[in-house]
Amino acid sequence: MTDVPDNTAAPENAQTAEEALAAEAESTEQHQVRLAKRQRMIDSGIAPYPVAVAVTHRIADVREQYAHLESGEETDAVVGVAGRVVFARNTGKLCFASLQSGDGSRIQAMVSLAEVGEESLASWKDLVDLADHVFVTGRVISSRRGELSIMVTDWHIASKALRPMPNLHAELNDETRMRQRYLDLIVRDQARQNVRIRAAVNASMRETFAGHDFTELETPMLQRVHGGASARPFVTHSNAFDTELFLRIAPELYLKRAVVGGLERVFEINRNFRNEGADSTHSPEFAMLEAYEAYGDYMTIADLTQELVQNAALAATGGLEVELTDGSVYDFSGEWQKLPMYESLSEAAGREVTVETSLDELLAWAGELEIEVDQPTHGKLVEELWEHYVKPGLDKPTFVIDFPVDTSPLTAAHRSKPGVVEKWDLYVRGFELATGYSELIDPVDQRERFVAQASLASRGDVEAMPLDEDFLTALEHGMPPSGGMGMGVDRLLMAVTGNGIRETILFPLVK
RNA sequence: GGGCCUUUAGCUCAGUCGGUAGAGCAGUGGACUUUUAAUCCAUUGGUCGCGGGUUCGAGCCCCGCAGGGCCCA
Repeated sequence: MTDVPDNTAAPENAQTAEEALAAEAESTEQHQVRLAKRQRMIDSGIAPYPVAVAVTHRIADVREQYAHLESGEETDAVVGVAGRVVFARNTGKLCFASLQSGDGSRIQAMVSLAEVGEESLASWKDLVDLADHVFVTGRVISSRRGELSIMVTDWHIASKALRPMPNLHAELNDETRMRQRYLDLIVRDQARQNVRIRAAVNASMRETFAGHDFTELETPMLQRVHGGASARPFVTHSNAFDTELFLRIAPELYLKRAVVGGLERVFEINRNFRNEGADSTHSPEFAMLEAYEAYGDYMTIADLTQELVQNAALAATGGLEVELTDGSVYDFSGEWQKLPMYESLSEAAGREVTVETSLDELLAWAGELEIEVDQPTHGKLVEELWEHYVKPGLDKPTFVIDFPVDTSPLTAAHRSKPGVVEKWDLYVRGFELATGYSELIDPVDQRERFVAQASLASRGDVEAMPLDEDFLTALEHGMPPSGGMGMGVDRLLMAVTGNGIRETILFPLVK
């Protein structure tokens, strides 16, 4: 970093040098004690933070390789391992420490007077604290009680921790888990698991796409015109262009440009940003998957979506019948049902509803149920009634298909059913996980809908989409008929694990 | 946006009727060569989230603000 932006103020929580010194002066007794040990090491020529340590084995490897040792059995195999001290038990002339590696596996180090001599043993007792990283060399043995151990012949501190670890015998509270995730990762196996599951799900999705010849793209996050969804954007400023820029709310309009250019099967897994509320199911920045398939439609993209989610569940848990964190089991297997919106509403309500049902009738009906809708339209009322009658009963994975046209302005009209559009919402465990369309590719139609949105924006609707002239030009060059879908990756993780959104995001934004 | 709960030692939490701040772990000093959250003896550590108010006296009651959580919209 050599270019220092001239108009970038220091973040509010950044410390000045004076504040940093003041913070040090306010440090706790434990911090002071550890700082003093660090200094003592330096003064006597011992590096508290060596550049490298000569590790020969990972702790998990030693455990696996020597799992067969009987209690008290010793070997001549010499290994060098490093780990964080998570327990320490000193008995005068023999010290025990449990070393933990990043994956959570542990091994016991034994520092004995007979092996290391008086000076080294005294130094261990003096310098080694809980939370320090230490590197030990020694023979692999099993203790009298059968604990796999390293009988240490040589050791040194690999990294001196200046702050104490959280209490290992009590749960860290939720706030500390989020704000200091590194502590959560040190003390809680499930926190480590969550990271691995997320990585496995991401890898699984890329693999599934690769199996269908999709190409992964990375489209702009900084955009001059934000589009592709209805949401309030974050606004920023480019010094170089001296212009306002937006953090993207969706990658859709760029992925479609790519399809116009002949990249027929594309996907992107990346972050979107929406300047809206944050709660247990919404984060201002969230990972989104979008995919477009030329010459496909909403049904082919539904099949792909089912495969993506099923493979993700397999990658996360090893099966399609998934045990969630609350102990319940959810079944992702089989072919998922497709439930047409009007038909399912009619059946659940015991009363026929079609695209012909009048606004007055729907209004009266909603009124009886005390359902209130702002600026009611036929489509809004049908969706509200559907949510009242059908949604609560949705448990199995379900594609809800064929939505009213007036609430889905960016979707192609159904090829045979008048009044509905080729759109689905995927519901899993009762919440909306993904949405898919047969994409609107008529540039004239698209322009009219943008103009309608732009007039909403000019009347103060902060979520309305602005007109994207450059995108319309692209469409005028001809986009092939396509299916498209979008899925929240964080929601997918929630669906296959039962975790809350703040558990699926490693470092969630907190105030 | 509304309602309820919550914020006390490094961590996890108690704190009764309003009467001068407690525990476990961690830390400090000591004992201990097979421990497993080692044990035993001694011991340090507090802006009770922040700001007001009531009171002779507030961690506790009242008002406001901030952080966090849950439920509802």
